[in-house]
Amino acid sequence: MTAAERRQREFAQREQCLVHAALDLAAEVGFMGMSMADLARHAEYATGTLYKHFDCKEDLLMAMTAVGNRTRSEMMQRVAAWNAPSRQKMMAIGYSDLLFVANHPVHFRLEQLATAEDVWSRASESRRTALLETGAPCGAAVEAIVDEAVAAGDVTLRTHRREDVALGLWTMSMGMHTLVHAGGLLEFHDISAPYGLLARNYTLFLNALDWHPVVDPLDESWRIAMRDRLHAEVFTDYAPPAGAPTLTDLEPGPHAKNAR
Amino acid sequence: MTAAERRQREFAQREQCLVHAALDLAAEVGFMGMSMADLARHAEYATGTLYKHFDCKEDLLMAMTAVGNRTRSEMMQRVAAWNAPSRQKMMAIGYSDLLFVANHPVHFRLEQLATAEDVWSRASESRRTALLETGAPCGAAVEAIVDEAVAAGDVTLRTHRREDVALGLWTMSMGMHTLVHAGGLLEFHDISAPYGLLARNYTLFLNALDWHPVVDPLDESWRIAMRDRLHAEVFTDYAPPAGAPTLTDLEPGPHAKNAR
DNA sequence: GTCAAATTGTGAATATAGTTCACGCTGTGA
DNA sequence: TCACAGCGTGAACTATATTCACAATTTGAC
Repeated sequence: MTAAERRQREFAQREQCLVHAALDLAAEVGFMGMSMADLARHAEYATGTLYKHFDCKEDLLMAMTAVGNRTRSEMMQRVAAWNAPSRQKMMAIGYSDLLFVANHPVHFRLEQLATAEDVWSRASESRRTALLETGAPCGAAVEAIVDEAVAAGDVTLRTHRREDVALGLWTMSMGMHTLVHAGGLLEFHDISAPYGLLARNYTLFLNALDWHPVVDPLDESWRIAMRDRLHAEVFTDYAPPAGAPTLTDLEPGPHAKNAR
Repeated sequence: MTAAERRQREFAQREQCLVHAALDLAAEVGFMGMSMADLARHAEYATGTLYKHFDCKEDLLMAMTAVGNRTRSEMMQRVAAWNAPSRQKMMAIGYSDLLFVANHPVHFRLEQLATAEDVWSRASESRRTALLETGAPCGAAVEAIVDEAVAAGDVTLRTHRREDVALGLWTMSMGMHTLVHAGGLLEFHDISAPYGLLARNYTLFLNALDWHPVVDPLDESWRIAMRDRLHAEVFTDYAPPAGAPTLTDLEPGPHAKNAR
């Protein structure tokens, strides 16, 4: 049955090609602006072929979103493996998320669409759980850091669970991304440098948990030093976002360098 | 020109009918599952008539989302006008958001879709700004409370601005709603009682800002008392979410009583 | 090497749903 | 009473997701 196995492998490879072609297209015209026929032409396959892989367009979206999720998971796993004080690692998790979104501007749009119930419910169960699984390592990485901090005595959780701490930070990031990406909303509410604020809120939250060493949320030098060390030791393949001397100025957008 | 004015008024009324018919339909089959022809039939108008009001389906979505936003704004304005200590009012803002989402389960789905860039960008500029404007009173209400707290000496903002504080709480709520509504995601990550956690995170955040009176984030009695007082004095037309002796158990879903 | 069977890819055809538009009706003001 | 303007209509148009009967290709036995 070697032939069959090869076939299967080739099939999986083609799926990757299709998904990446779809990501290319979506980067230009958006997911909704992209038709299955367009994608087929772009990828040089017939429309019918697409449906050998994906039961519906929503399933394709799940697969596209999974690609970004895997990249982010990989970034967070690097942070978890980084040799640094637990609190710094926790901040680095937040930073890695920002770096990811800044370098993969298309991903967040897709993720937002994919997780909207109306879209989510149209995808097949298997694709949905596959997507969820690509995000699991992010949670695991964060929780590993929490455990480490507890073991080192840097923080005491009281009645919090590891998952709860991870979720607290996650909600702040997710919420900020959502608001930043809602076109014109922040300008409307006269907010600038949203991600600088997010970093500060991360700091406030960790301080509130009494996660040592507690730092002054207004002291940016600490964050700048951490960022530089991160890029030197962990994210050597990612350039610090252009024109961002401090986290305060980190804006969303196509800063891609090693993106994709 | 009295006739013309009456015409215009009737036109605006019909738009409200259409939007509410659309909300009814969307509650059953979702926005994506609802076709313009369906809606026309449901509202007893011709499909062409819909397009006298809305340039495209996305514009309709903006109008539908605006309805919920106005309700939420109204709720938050009530909280801002409530006679209570500033910190309690701030917590009440968070609670009103939960109460709103619990009582209007359809709204969040719509909002999520509407603010997804792919959808947002397809709506007309005027509808988009109209939608943004319906959300403005929420921000204003929160900022008024912050101002009040500063004036009363309950909190010192240091370099924070009013908007920044509002945004910090907003991101937590928005992020939590997003994660809660991403089907199966929290179960997957083994999280229960997400909104109880959100309440605790609100408390942590306000503590971190040193907003007086600082309270123990684990003390639920404080929150229960506040909730009961809120329902007695402010949200008399909303029942406390069924089966929720504490905020901890407040789950999303159709707890509607005076909803719509 | 050949061939029948099976598997896979194809793209025209289908179905559905958003959008448009030429027409007729209704209310308006003279 | 009438000509006109504006409005609502729903059939027609267009775009696009999805299907399917067929062609091409691969497979494995002889």
